[in-house]
Amino acid sequence: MNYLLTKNNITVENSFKINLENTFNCGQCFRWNRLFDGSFVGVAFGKVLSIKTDENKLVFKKTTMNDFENIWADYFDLNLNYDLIEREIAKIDSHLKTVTLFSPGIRILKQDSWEALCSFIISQNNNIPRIKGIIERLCQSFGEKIEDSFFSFPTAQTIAELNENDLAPLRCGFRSSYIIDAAKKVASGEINLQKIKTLPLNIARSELMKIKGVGPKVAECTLLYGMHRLDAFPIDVWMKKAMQNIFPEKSPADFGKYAGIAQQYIFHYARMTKLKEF
DNA sequence: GTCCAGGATCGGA
DNA sequence: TCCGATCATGGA
Repeated sequence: MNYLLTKNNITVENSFKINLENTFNCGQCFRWNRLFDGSFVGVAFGKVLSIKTDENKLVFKKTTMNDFENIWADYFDLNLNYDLIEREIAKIDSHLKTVTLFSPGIRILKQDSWEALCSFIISQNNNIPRIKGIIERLCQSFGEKIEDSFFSFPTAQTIAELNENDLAPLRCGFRSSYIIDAAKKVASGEINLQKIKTLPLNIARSELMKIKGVGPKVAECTLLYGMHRLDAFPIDVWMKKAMQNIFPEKSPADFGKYAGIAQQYIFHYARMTKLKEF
């Protein structure tokens, strides 16, 4: 992967054809927002980034070469050939081809595992705009100020010191006790996220489900988005409908080692179209 | 007013 | 093991 430093921007050939709009708005992350000029601004790993696509180039703004090499190249998974994977997925089934063509260029962001765990605990029985609001209030209340109105995601150690009343301003309802339990288990090391990353999928899943408020769906999202386990396959209400309507003969195992990526295309298609064609 | 949102927990069959 | 009620909040 070749990159170039020009006028405080870092430019990369978009050879694997990432689509930022589809990547940020497919329900995997909650801290990226689109600006009027078409760029996106967000926070990850305690750093602010502005990013846009310019013809067939990716332009990283508001960052440094050091952060690009140590954080963003990995976060956007720039060394994995998603273009090839997308075409492989499309070959499996004609309906998979349909959903990849509907919103191409999605990639699975390599998010921080604690942030993904906490975010998807908040996501349960909730909608995406409200999830984003709760997470933003969580960061403003307990994260560290980076610059202007940007705050880091609070650490598990910070949240572990709090009680449910402290989380009342978030208005996250019954999920507050789940967040506290997750923070305490992670901060104490009772749940070791770094170790779970390397465990076999079924064992990793059951480890995560030792946390109160973490069931099969949240565990699967943590594995896929926070641990980059690309064979993890979260099934929510939309995925359940999509599997019944579009793929009645198929199971997640039929989608191969990149089933999680296939899942992301299916989910986004289902949510955008509301499955009116099926 | 009712229904729903990237669900999980609990108690009772 | 399975099923339904319930959980807190806000928008449609």
